[in-house]
Amino acid sequence: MQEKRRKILDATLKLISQFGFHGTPMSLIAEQAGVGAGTIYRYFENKEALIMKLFLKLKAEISQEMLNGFDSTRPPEQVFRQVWLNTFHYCIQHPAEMMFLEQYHNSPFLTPASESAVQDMLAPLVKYAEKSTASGQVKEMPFEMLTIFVYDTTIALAKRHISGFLKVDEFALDLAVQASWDAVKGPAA
Amino acid sequence: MQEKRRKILDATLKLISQFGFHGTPMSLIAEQAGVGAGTIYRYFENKEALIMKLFLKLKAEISQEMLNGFDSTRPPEQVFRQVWLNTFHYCIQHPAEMMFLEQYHNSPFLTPASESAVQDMLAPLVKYAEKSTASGQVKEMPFEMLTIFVYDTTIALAKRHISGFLKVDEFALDLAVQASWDAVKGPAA
Amino acid sequence: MQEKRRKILDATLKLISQFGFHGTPMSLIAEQAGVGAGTIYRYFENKEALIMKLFLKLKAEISQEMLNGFDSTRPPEQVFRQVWLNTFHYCIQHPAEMMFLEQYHNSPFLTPASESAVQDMLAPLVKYAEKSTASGQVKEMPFEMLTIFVYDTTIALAKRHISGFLKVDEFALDLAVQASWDAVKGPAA
Amino acid sequence: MQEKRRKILDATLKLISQFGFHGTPMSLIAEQAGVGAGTIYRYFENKEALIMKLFLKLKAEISQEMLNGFDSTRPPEQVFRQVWLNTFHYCIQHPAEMMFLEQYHNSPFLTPASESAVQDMLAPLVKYAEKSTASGQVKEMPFEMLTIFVYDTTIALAKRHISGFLKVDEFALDLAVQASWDAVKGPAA
DNA sequence: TATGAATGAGCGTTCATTCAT
DNA sequence: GATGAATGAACGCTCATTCAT
Repeated sequence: MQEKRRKILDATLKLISQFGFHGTPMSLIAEQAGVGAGTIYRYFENKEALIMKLFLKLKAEISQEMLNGFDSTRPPEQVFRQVWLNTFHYCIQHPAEMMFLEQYHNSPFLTPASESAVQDMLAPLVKYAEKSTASGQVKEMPFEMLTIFVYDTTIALAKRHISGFLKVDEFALDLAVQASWDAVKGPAA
Repeated sequence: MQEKRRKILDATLKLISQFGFHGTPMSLIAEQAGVGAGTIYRYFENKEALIMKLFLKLKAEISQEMLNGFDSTRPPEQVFRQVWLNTFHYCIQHPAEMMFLEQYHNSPFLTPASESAVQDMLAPLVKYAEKSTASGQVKEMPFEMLTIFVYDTTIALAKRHISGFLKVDEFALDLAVQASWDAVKGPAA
Repeated sequence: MQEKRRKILDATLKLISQFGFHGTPMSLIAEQAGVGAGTIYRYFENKEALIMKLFLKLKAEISQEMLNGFDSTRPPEQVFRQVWLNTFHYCIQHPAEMMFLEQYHNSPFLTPASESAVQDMLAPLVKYAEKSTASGQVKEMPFEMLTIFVYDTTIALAKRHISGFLKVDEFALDLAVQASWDAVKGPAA
Repeated sequence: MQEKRRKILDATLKLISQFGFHGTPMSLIAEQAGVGAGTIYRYFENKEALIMKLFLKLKAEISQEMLNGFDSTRPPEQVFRQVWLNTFHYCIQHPAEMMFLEQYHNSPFLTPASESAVQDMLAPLVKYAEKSTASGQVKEMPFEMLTIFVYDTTIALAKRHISGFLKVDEFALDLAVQASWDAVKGPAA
């Protein structure tokens, strides 16, 4: 029954986002998931594998969300804003997911394998970016650099919002998107 | 003798940046530092305090480096570029320090206390930013948002460079700085 | 399975009565009990709790033993002798238990909580003592003082016997009981 | 300078009576005594030796006090009462000393050596007891048994007084001495 | 003689993982 | 499949003792 698997992943997310990888014993995950401690090992090889699987799941989820409503026929600025806002809204509506992802990204758990496994989820975006770059509407820069302004800045803003360091209202949000777009927009835009 | 204290901090940085907080036992730190296990506790209350002290030290160091050559009489774009490049060069020349800082920033170790302890190190920059904002040379945005484009984007680029995902040569670097500046530059610039 | 719990308590008693609280590491208790080191913590919160639980168990045991054959219809002298001898025989037949109890009684482990938890086990004796006091067959003294002559003197004798300082044969025993009774017997006895 | 030696013993007594043998690190003793940690080892071989030396010192002290005003020409009852009261008053005026002695007596530190080293301090009393026994004024019992009623009962009373379990006023004190005397007094008394 | 920084063996405790049921 | 009691390696930390100064 994959119902149990889901409950385990949910419990892991909830606990790790709050207490960190090492503040979250397997026994606590089991308890929170409502399963026996041994049961976890029927679904995941070990703790590290469980965490990596959760990472991949969430990475896929956020990538999916980023692409929500993506339409390659619309102009770059609109696409950019949409992706940007998709990402931002996902983050502030899923703070636990974001915290987990960030924690994982900056931990020694991260392997090239887990990193690259998600790359091609954003394939449509890569293709679209190349086209926009070619047309001069987006600065000519590698996709990996582009993601800084459509992913990292967004995450950075969401973090400041969630931690309370920066109150992000409609106005501030607009400002941030505009700034990010100004960063990447090309001479022809 | 503060020589030992320094060796302990050095060992902690080296090991934690490589193996993470919890992959680095105190005994290993002691060994790497060339001191007895108990000696660490003469200089630091416990593991958590050791890590926080290291964080504060590195945070002060990177803040210092960011402000290197800072001259408030020069125009905003030049100041921006300098700070940006200062930060970037610190990161790629001190990857261990950067990894540690990022790991700490995204961990449950982070407390409001350790966060705020560093805030005023960048005080000159805050003041300068306000002036630049007022003159219209920088977009009117809170300092906390500004830092996204002069700190987070820089770190993001450095990470991609270090992990090998993005080869950052002179040209790419220029591109990234320009993009970041485009993000924050105001109507009067 | 409470079998393991019992084995742990047995091992603790044996080792602590011999080596003292701090001469008895948890690892040794585990080994002696034939369980894993971590297993102890499934049954007892920590070392201190383990020791307190053992204390309470033994205190209940000795109190039970003291009251063995207690019959409030018999005359005070007979009751006194019986209780006294019950106590003495328990001590010399359970030297480990006695050593442990005495060690605990004179240690900083002792808390008012653990002290008072046993008070009412001797309730029948308290009541009987009051009656005997009222009838003049026992000196009019607080129960707490009475216990000196029916508990402390007994323990003192048992200790001297066990340590070999005083050979306590039938004759010596009679002498000691008689002396103790002489201490508390009232004008009407 | 034996001044330091005395300070170390004083500190040891104060701390151990309060926190117990194992709640009292050597470093704390050094601090309380106002000497360096290493200095203790110039006066005492190690912690165990320090504690034993303190025990012997206090044992001598209390023995001295017990014999205070001892006059072998006076009748047994008076001598008994005096020794009893000497002991009691020493205890309630020196609770730290008493607590330490009791803790030591019931610990695995106690060796036959440390026990017997004090025996002959009470030699005059032994002799006097033999005489009193022979004359029938004291029950014919070994000196070791006699001490139960002139030492252990006293300590037991003092403990109850200090811990607050039994309020010992003049009247109660008289009662206790009388009871103890009744225990040992012989047919000719 | 006195010091106190340094040591490292040894402690109490945790928790990822196993396996008999 | 599912369980959770049991495990023991490994951890953070303490403190009696040493020794260079």
